[in-house]
Amino acid sequence: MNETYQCERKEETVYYKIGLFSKMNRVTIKALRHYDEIGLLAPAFIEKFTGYRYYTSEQLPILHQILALREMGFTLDEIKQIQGGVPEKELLQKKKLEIIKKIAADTLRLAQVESYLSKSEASTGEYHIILKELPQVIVASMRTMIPGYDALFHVIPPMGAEMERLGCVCAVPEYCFNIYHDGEYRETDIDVEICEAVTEKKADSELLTFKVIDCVENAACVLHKGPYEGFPKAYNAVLKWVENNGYEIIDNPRESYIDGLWNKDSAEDWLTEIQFPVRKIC
Amino acid sequence: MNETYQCERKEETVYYKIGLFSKMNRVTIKALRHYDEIGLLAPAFIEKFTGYRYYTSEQLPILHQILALREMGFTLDEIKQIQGGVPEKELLQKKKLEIIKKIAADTLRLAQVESYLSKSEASTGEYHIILKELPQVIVASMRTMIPGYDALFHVIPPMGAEMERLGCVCAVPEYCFNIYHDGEYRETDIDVEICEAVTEKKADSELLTFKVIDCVENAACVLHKGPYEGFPKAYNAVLKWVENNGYEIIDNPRESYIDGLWNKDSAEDWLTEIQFPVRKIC
DNA sequence: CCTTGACTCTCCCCGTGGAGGAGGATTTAT
DNA sequence: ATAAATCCTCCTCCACGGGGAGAGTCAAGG
Repeated sequence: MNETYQCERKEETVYYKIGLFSKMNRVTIKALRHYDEIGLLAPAFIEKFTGYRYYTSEQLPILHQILALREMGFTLDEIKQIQGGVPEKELLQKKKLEIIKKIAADTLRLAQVESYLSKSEASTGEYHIILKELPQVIVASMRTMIPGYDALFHVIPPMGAEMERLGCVCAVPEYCFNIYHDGEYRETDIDVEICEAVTEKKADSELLTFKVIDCVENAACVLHKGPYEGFPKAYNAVLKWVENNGYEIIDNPRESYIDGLWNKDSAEDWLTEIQFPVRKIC
Repeated sequence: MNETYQCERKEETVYYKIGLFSKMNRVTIKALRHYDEIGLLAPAFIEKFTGYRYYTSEQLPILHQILALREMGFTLDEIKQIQGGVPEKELLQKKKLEIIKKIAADTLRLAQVESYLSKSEASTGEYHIILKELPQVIVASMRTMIPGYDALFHVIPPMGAEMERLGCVCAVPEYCFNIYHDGEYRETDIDVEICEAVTEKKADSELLTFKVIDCVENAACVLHKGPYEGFPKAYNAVLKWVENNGYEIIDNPRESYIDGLWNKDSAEDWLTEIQFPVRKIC
């Protein structure tokens, strides 16, 4: 069909087939069909027999609005709501907050990634820090001063015996951990509290105290695999993470013993989780 | 089943059912099953008859790695690659760039949303700016000085007649636009070039010149519906958008006439697109 | 008039990272 | 023994289309 000259234009409406309409507006054919399907933008006219979609200039403003809103991050559903009469302003405000939140989250993740990058440069330690909640537990606790870490092995057997004598039943999952009450890391004269989660309180004995340890909302945790000599590196990794991700430590760290001498022959298979109660710095 | 006391732990491995394992690590059962399905983290053991999944402490480090990487924004597929031996560092670098790009994009969208908010406060104009490419076109062009905008209607009919005389065929989709060569908006003595896209060049005549107009990579475009008096508001909206979104104008704007006097009786139905060639400020 | 190539149609599967639920089997506790 | 909790598989769903199959349509050239 020959085109009309400008001076001869008639009042007839021009119909565009989907391909042309898509090229005119930098939008894919698939998208146009999708918008038709979900009732966001129907063509001006659909031929019954062929099913061809025909668009006119009347669709242009609507399409432009859709594209503009989509670019701003609105979902098609939200765009539909706006067209349905929901005030644009409210949704814009909401979207604004949403984007701000997303940027904040991404900034945090960026910090995490960078922290991992710098860490893997500094030490090949493959530590993965995760944040989790520590549940409230009832524990049998024994707080004592020990001359060094080796002494731990000497104090634990009597504790187990005492628990058995009192009829303690361990909680499930098993949760046995030490809390170090010294403000800092030290190798001698350590003030340690050994805790084992149990199902119910018993009467305190000379050796054991029973108490409820509150739930900790957020703890930065790292699993350490291997012998205990490697702990300092794991501690370091957590501390660095806490620093890099805008948290602060709000309580003494725990060492939770998962696998050890008692069930794994090779020290390489021992598994310990270090847990630091933390709080986000606002 | 009664629990064992600490001092009585045997070398048997402890198996956790999925629910317990999920509670221990703040991960949903659904997610664990999903990881099993996609081969990311298989349980230590699956009972043949019941299909129950049993996990051990051996799964812990893997799970922690998954959770840590997921938190950083890695997709499960990427995590799988890392476990498959792809060096973590590369992916971390890549992810870092990705996040930076995402933050940049979000920041831009935030600016857009805010620009819309401020605009809708200032003027109720419902303009939707979109970015698109303007294709390369062959045009019949007539550049002239006119005393005012009303004069446009007097110069266009002769132009159409001349095009017909030269045997011009209009391009499809039709693309008829004015370029304003004045550096600024003015109401009198306007230097305007009227262009109409055609399928091929003809010999220049006294009135008409034929030329190729290059493709414009990015143009900020806005549709204006209604009579031409409303143009300034539309121009304003584009200019504001360009300013707010970190673009700069790199060429004269075009007014593309879509619907007008020639095919719509009511001026309220007239449709014009204003197109500003722009470039992103780096 | 016929062919060719460009367009269009509908229908179905794919991906992300699981969430939600149905329906049925198993285990644990009372 | 029975009830409650837990587990299983299988299904659908979310947003936004991309990719492709198979078939029908349209315009131009020979």
